[in-house]
Amino acid sequence: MTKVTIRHVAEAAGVGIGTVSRVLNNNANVSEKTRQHVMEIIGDLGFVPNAAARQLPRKTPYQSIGVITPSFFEYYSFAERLRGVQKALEPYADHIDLTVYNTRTHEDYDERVLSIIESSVITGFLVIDFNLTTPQKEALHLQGIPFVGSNHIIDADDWVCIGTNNETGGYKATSYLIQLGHRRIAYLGNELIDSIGSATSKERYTGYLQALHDADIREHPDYFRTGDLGCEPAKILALELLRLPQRPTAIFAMSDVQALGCLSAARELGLRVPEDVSIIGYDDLEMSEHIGLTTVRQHLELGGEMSMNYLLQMIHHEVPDSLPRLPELQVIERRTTSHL
Amino acid sequence: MTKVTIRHVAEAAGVGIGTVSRVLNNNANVSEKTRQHVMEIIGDLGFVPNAAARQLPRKTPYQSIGVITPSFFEYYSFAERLRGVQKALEPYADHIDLTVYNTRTHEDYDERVLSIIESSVITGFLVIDFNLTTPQKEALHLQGIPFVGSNHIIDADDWVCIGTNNETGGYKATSYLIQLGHRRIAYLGNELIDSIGSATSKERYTGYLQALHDADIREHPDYFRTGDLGCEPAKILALELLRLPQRPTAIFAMSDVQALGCLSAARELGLRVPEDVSIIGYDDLEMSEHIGLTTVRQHLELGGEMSMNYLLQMIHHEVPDSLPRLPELQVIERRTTSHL
DNA sequence: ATACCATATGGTAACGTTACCATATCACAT
DNA sequence: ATGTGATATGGTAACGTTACCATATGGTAT
Repeated sequence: MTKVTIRHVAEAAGVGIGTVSRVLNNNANVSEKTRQHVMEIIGDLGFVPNAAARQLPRKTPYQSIGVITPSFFEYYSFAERLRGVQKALEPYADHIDLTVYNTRTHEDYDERVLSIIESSVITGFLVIDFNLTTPQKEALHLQGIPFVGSNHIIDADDWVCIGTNNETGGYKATSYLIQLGHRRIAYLGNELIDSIGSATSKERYTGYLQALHDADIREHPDYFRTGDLGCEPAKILALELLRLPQRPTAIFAMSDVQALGCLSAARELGLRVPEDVSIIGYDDLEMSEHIGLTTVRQHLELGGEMSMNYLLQMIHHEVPDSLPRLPELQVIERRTTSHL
Repeated sequence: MTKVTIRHVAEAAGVGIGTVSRVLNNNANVSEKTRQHVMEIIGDLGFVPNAAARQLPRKTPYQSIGVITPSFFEYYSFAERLRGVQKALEPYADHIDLTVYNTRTHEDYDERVLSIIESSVITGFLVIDFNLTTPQKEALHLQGIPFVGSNHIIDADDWVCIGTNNETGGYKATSYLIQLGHRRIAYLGNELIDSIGSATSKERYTGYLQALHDADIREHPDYFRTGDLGCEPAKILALELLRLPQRPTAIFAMSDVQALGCLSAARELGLRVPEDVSIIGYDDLEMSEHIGLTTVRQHLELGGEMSMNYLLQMIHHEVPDSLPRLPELQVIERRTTSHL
């Protein structure tokens, strides 16, 4: 089955290729009779226009901004961050698309991302919760493709990432619990060294450790659990924690989704929240306010918007002198935490 | 600022265009000295390779599947449906991308979608919670671009949509409440005639009315509220309902996100759920199990997966004889509903 | 009939890259 | 010096469409 082109269609229909092109583009100057006939031939031959070839001669080229993200793709926090991304992109929606890549099952994520970059049709990349490797960054620079991270604050001179400091967030969440009188505080999060380049859990855990240390609380190896993202995996981990002979009096979950799993676990064991156990999350998702979850607000939507705006500025060669900054991380006190 | 092409780079660097191309593609047969030099020139001139031109001469063309969706884009249900979409797409992830379009602020959504279709670089479309117009469908047929809906069951011969029957779902939710003894049952959902082509709310409302009718319950105009999607807008509507002189004893929210807003409203008014008011949602999101929300399970993730699989089959000309079917809609009884 | 304008149609020259063949250059063994 | 194989480079022909100019065709007023 060889490729069918516009030329084959023209020949089969007994018309010029210009006419076929006009039919494809809904151009007015085609007689109804010809249009019908050409459409029929298109159907018969199974002609599918070549996308790249269509774009090439056009004045305004097709543009798409790529979003690269690890497994968190399908989670609520991603959806909320994407609200902001979409908002920033709205003024350009008529000629800039959004292409989403994720890397979940690719152990060879390094190669995968490289191939995305190289083969790509992409104007710019937004890198969500993900750290690019040096070869990846070099490839992007080489191709002249601008890219911005959206996640945490980094100290690197080869790329820009807009976000908050996860270590600070972990520190604030933990300090808040300590300040409430808790000393048996567990950490529940994703695997620390994520196989796909996200260090978020590790950073928040580092902040947690620092806060314990500053309060002279010894780290307890039992009070540390990591697993997959999601309510259910977190619930299982939380059940382990809460069944411990000497159970923690507070849990710091590194995401609101996981905190919800903790709530669910406590309920299953007949423990009251916050009387028997305090739970703090991280993200401040839309749902969290309505659940009454104490959490660390990190302005996901705003962060997405700011990152995308910065990327758009890079694309238009209008990068501001100073990096935009998100508001300070802040513990939002609600109903899942209380004094010991 | 005229366009910089590979030719300008070659000239400025004093090399052939072949060499520049080799540098861009990381081809081995370029001396380190030349590579350095060319890269420098690329930087100086601000050369950005043209994506379409790169694709055109390549053997395996770039492919992308487009997802069209209305405002619900950034909501949890979309994220969950996308899990399934992503899952189905995984085997093809190395050469098929996912491009997401949404139509939120476009009152002229008709034109917008048409222009997406026409200008597009898209291999196939997944149409989520959205009804295409006749011109849109014709344009797709004309371009030979396959498309599948993912939302509800339809009875149309010009396209396929995989999903469940929203009317049935609305009926089941409402009947369930009636069966618990409720008669003052409110409906809370999105605007009925969505300006962007989604009839979901209307369909579920129709099922609601039918259930009331079958149980000889008269529809009460006060017990009907619609607004924007999201927890907060739903909360405001729910506050109105629950402050009514004769408040409803049960609320059917057409999505779990909105049901969560109802929960939050009840709490704010000091009403106990389910003792003072029963609340049922729709979707069965991952969070709903952990919140304990009674809801209608519609298998969002599986639906996304099945739709995408069907689309992939269309693209590969391997359409099955019969349409795949989702499991029956089912009320999942949890802790937010009880006997009157 | 003739001139004229609007509408239809044909066909070639781009579009900016990669593929590929031809050729130059280089290091090294003879 | 000369030959040889590996490596590096140059340049032209695609790739499949759209843009656009040239030209045909048809209808209408003179």
